[in-house]
Amino acid sequence: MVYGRLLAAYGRLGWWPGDSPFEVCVGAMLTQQTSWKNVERAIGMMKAENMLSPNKLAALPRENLERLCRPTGFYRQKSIRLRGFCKHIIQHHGGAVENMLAQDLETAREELLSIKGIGEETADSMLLYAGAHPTFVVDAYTTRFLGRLDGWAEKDYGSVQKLFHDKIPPNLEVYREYHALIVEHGKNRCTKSKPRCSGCPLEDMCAEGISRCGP
DNA sequence: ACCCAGGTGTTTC
DNA sequence: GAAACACATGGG
Repeated sequence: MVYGRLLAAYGRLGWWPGDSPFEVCVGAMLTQQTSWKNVERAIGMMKAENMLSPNKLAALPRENLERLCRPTGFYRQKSIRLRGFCKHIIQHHGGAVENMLAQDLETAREELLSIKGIGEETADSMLLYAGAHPTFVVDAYTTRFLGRLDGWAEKDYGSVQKLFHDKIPPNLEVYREYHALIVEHGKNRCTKSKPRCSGCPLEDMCAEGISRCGP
């Protein structure tokens, strides 16, 4: 059992950190192609300035919102898209992201995907960690992780997600923790600068062998 | 100096 | 449709 072995190796990670559904959503947008450390800085600034709400962020002048997004990179894009997300919440859900997420999974997912800057992974992250919907989050680590175990058959987002949905009964705790464990495990993989990983808990079931687990 | 990070949208063959 | 590109700061 892969999940059990990852859990035993890395422990419970308790994703996603955040004090409110909205904070989780902001984090989901800001962490795109960006380390979580940088996201913590940005969210820290937003909290320090008491700006962490759809109404406050949407009302901020462009320069100020860009300054708050700067640590996470792509800050011009992200500030525009974050503003668009906030405006959508204000316009369609009275400024409360909880209202959007309270809809059924498919409805909320479609709506999220219609917002510029929210793709499948970001939408599923919001649904799973902010909205308590049992949908599996697929990211670059997940695709690599699965590929390493099954011989690198190429799969798109939907087919990878379907595989997890078919294999694992929907359960919030498990879906949340499994995704976190895959990311944590993925960070530990081999790269060019680190050609060998150490103490991989899945070493014996890697399809291409431990020396070939890089990207 | 180089590579990587919890992607997404647009442009181009 | 796939593939290539732009977006940008911060850490190892």
